[in-house]
Amino acid sequence: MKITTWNINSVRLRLSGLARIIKNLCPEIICLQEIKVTNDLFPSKDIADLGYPHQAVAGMKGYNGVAILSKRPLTKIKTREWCGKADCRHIFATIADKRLGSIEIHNFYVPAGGDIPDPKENAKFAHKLQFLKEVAAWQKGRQKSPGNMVLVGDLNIAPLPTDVWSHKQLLKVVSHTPVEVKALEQLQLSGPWIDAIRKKIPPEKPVFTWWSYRSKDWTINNRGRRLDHIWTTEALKEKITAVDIYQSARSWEKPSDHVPVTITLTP
DNA sequence: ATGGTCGCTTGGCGA
Repeated sequence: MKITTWNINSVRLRLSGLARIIKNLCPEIICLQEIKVTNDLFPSKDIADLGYPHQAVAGMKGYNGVAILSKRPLTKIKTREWCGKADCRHIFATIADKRLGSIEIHNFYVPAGGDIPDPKENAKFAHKLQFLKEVAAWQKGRQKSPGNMVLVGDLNIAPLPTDVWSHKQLLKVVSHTPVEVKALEQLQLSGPWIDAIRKKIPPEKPVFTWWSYRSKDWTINNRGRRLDHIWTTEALKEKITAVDIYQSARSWEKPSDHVPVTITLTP
């Protein structure tokens, strides 16, 4: 079973990219972030025609928004609000697989956090830290023995030194500051969750999933960050057989600034 | 040290 996560940065603008990903990877599940559209304007029909009739969507006008697309039925679809905001950053659902069993899939779009890495000066950064804290507390409290779960999304944090193009130069840049990395580690302990990407790609090796639009040619300096993640619970740990970072998607015409990230689970 | 570009929407915010 392949599960793909992609910050699509407007689902309506990038349907051809989505079709291309589907053609090349054919994942069972695709989790999208930043769909930037209300539920009623979500391109359900187009996506059903691409082979994903089962859709869980939490969208709003203009900003944020998450969706889970599936070839097979989704059950127990739920959305959750965090930090008292109805800003469409979390949706989850269950998919049944004969051999793997039921898997609960969480799709997150963590707040980016603004520019100043100080929660007292910057409300957006405070929101980001609070969001991570609330999700961790919730996850800790909800299940005594976590079963098959997968957590994916744009977590907007690059935790390892090799998750950014320059550890030293990004230590004070939001997405790689120690306080955020600690908050992400606390969230990871709440599953506890396994970093599926780093289970397959050694931590010594740089891995990026996002390259800023504010560069004429993203390939010249390769100044990327690994902001998009796939985690699993222990129960699925030994079933992670492959990961894929779809880096070439960054060079497509009208690209998202994020590229798709995929794991394969084998029973 | 600074500015650079997108998307949604039409002035300016968020990333």
